[in-house]
Amino acid sequence: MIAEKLTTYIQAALKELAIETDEIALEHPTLLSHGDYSTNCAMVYAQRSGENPRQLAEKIVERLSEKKLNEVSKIEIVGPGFINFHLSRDFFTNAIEVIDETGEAFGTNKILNGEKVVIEYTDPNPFKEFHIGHLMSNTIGESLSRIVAFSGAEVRRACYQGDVGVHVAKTMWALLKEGVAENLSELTVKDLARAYTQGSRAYDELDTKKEIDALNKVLYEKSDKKINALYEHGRKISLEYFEQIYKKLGTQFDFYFLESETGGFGKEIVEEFLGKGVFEKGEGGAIVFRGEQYDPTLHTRVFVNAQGLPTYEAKELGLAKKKYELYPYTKSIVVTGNEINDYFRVLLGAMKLVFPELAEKTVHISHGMLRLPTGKMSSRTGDVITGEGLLGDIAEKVIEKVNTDARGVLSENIINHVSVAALKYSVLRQGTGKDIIFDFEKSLSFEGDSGPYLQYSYARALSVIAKAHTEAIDLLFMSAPEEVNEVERLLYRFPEVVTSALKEYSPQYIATYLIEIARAFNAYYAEHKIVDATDLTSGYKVALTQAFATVMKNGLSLLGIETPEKM
RNA sequence: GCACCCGUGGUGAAAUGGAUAUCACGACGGUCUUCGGAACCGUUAUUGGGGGUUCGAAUCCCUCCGGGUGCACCA
Repeated sequence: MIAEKLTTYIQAALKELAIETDEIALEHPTLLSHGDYSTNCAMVYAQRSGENPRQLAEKIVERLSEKKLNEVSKIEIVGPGFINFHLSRDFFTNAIEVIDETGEAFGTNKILNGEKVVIEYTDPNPFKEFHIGHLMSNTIGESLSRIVAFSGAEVRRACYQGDVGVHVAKTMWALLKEGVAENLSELTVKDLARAYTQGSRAYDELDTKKEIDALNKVLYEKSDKKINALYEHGRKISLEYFEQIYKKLGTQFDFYFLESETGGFGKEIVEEFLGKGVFEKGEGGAIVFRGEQYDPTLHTRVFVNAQGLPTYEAKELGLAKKKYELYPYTKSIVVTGNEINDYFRVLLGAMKLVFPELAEKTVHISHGMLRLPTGKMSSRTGDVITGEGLLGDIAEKVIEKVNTDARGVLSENIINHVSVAALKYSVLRQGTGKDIIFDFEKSLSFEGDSGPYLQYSYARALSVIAKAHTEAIDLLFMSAPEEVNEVERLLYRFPEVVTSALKEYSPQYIATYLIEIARAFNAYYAEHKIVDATDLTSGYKVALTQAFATVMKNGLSLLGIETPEKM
C-alpha cells in the first residue's frame, strides 16, 4: 500500500539525517489542494533537537528528492513545516485499474479473518409498536454487520424480542377488556399498539395496576388457556409484522431470541452467583448487584425483583451465555439506544465477575434518539411515529418527486429502495451516539447530502457506462490524461475509510466519504464529456466512471443501502 | 444532588492534536442545443464563556453556563 511505502521512504530519509524514528504521522491534508499525503515529522523532530522546523523540512526533502518514488510527482514544504506529497499520474492510473479489476471485493480487508462476530440489534417488542427508534437500531446494526463481514469476519445477526413482561400485560389487559379474545382472526397490530397505550394509562391507576400485575403473573405462568390463545396469536401477528419490516429494510436475522426463552436462564445464573461476592439480597428480597463496590461510577441494580422475576439485566446476562452456546463468538456487539448506557455498564460490571471471558468479548454500541421537534416520543402516551408510518410517508414523497419530474412510473421496489436510502442515510451520516432531531421536511431531503443523491450519482454513472458500450468505447488505462482529477484522488482511499469505520464502529465515515466522491464525480461529469468517440482519453474516463460506480456500490452496500440501476 | 453524554454558521451535520474549520439545507445570483437537473458553479454566515497543557486545541485538562439521559425491583 502506498501509505506504507511513503512511510518507509520518509523513514529512510530521516535515518540518513541521523534522526531516531519511532512513528511517523502520515495523513491526508484536509484540502485536496494541499496534496495527497502530508507529514508533520519535521515539526515533531525539530522540536526535539531544537532546530528550525522549516530548515529541517528542507533537509528532509533534499534527501527524499535524491531517490524519487514513481508514485510521487511533487513534494513541497508548506506552512510551519508540513511536507506535502502529491501522487503521480502513474499511481492514480494504476489505482483505477486495480479498482476496476477488483470490483465488488474492492475495499475488503482481512483484519477480522477467523473472527466470529454476533451482532444484536433492532430488538422490537411484540405487543408494542415498531417505532423509529427501532429503525435507527436496525440501520446502525445492519451497517455494522456488513462492515464487519467486509473485514473478513463470520457474522451472525441476532434479534432479541421482548415477548414477556409488564408491557405485554398492559396490552393484554386492554385487549381482554375489549373482549377481542372471541374473534382472534380480526386482531391487527394496530389494535395491539392502541391497546398498549390504553393499558399504559390504566397502569398509572393503582387498582388497574394491580389487575395488570396479576395478569402479568398469569401470563408468566401460562395458567389460563383462553389468555394463552390470545397471547400466542398476538405474538404471532407481531412477529410476522416485524418480519415484513425487516424485509423492507434489507435485514435477515440468523438468530431470534425471545425473552420468554432466555429470562429463566438468566435468573438461574444470578441465583447461582448469589452470595458469592457478586449478587446479594437487597430490600424486599430482590437480588441486586452493587456496582459501586467495583467502580464508583456504577450503581446498584436489581437483577431479580422481589416477585422472583428476572429484570432486563438478568435476561441480558442469560442472553450473553445463550448466544455463546449457540455460536461461540470471538466478539459480541449489542446495539441499543443510549438511554440504557448506564444499565449496560452495570451489566458488564456484573458480567466481568460471572463470565469474565464473555464480558471481554462484549461491545456495547449505543445510538441516540430520534426526537421530534415537538419533544420526546412515547408509546406509553401513543405519541409515536411508527416505522411503517414513516417509511410510508417517505415513499409518498418519493412518488411525488417522480411525478413532478415526469419521469414515468417507478417500480414499487425502487420506490422502497429510495425511501429506505433516504432514511438510512439520515441516520448514518452522523455520529452513532448522537440524537437526531427529526424534522420530516428537513431530514428527508433527496438533494445534496442525502441517500437518494448517492443512488442518483450511481445510476447516472451506470448510464454513462451503458452509453460507452453502445458506442463501443472500451476501458483503456493507457489513455489517461496528464491532469489528475479529484475523483481519482479520492477513490483509492476507500479501503482506508472502511478500516477506520470498522475500528471505531462508525459507519458515518463511509457516509461522509461517499458524499465526497459523489460530489467530486458529479462536478467532473458536469465539466467533462466522458463518452466521446473523438476523444482519445475517453476510454480512461469510462474506466474512471466504472471505478466510481464500483466504490459507490460497495460503499452503499456497507451502509445497507441498495443501488438501483435506474431511478 | 450524584453518574454518563453533548454544546460548531439561521438550521442539520463533518473534522486520527495540525495548515485558510469542511459539507449540506435555507436565502440570493448564475449554468443547460451535451453522457440522467434528485445535477453543476458562485455569494452568504460558525467552534457556549473563562483559564490551562502544547510549536499548534473544535478536539486534551480544570471551571462556569446551557441541554440530554439515567439513578433499585419497566425495557
